[in-house]
Amino acid sequence: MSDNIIVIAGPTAVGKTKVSIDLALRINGEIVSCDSMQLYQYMDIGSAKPTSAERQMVQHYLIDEIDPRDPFSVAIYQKLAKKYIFEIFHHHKTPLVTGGTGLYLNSLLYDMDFGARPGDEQYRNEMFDFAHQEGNDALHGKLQQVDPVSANRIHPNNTKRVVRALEAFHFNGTGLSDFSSVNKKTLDYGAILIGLTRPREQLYGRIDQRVDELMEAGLLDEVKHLQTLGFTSKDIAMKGIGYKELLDYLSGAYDLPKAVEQIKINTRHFAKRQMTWFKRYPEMHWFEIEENESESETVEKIVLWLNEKR
RNA sequence: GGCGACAUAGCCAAGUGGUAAGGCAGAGGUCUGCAAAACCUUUAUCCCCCGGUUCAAAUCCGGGUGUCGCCU
Repeated sequence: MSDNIIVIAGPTAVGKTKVSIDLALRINGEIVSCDSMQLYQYMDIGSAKPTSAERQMVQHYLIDEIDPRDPFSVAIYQKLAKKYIFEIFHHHKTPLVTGGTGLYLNSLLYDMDFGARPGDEQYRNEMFDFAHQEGNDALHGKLQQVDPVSANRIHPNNTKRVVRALEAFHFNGTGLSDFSSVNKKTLDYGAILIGLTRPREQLYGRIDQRVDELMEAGLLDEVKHLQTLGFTSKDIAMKGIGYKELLDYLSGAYDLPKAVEQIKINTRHFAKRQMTWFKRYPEMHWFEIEENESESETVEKIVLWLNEKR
């Protein structure tokens, strides 16, 4: 399986970290994280990064590498992750892509081209202002003029996407529609897709428990520390789940128990969205983890399945 | 024990005679440059119970039950 990457996907708190480390040890793999928050520095507790002990057991890439103040995007993720994947191949090991960020995963699985210029802040702000003043429909109308295919795909209220589509046309002259339908798999490597899941009730229970653990581990102090470093609600680091709610608590929007409850709710929402994303991959092979199943049992099943597949 | 207010979905809640707003939670979904983001769809055969008035009642009347408040 030397020219295949192995993907371990699944919702937050399902147990990806432990399973992927176990699996990496079993099959001589190294881990490339596919998580849009764990790759940022400083956000150690809230993003539930693997511990330093865990990272010593297996080489991890794209964890704790990016300063949250620097601009980042899927395009950069794709470039860096592919670089690491090829490095791992050169070491004659197997890249294990682990994480829950669907868009980032797509950038590794499909032939997505981010080569064209991304546009600039000023143009975006102009468009957002326009939407704010003239209304979402007016902005959507602009897109309808230049790129009707994208316009039909994007809901008028989704200003963020409408602006992106307009921007793509404005700076590249071609609409997003020119490459939007591309669903071709990348030719850079093959991919084996493994999805981890649990019964909904149990997953939600684990989420609640994990949020409590993160609080005990000092998430509030981490947020305060980020504040002293100068991060505000505008920075990506403060938009992560667990960060934004505690920031609201610190500004007096609600009390601490309420903030914790809100973190749990938002994490559940997130897990749900992740599931709907991952359910779409037809080649995904799902492993439903049972309540008292240990990581090594899960990994055993996965290894068995991988061997059958070969 | 007396007086008063209230009783609508899992929760908050509008509606005060013409056929049950909205929000949250829940469920389902979209996805090509900040994605833990942004966005979309969906959820009460029925308004605490019984009886009455009316063509028509969540809305008016009587009784009951419950909750809260005040008084003794």
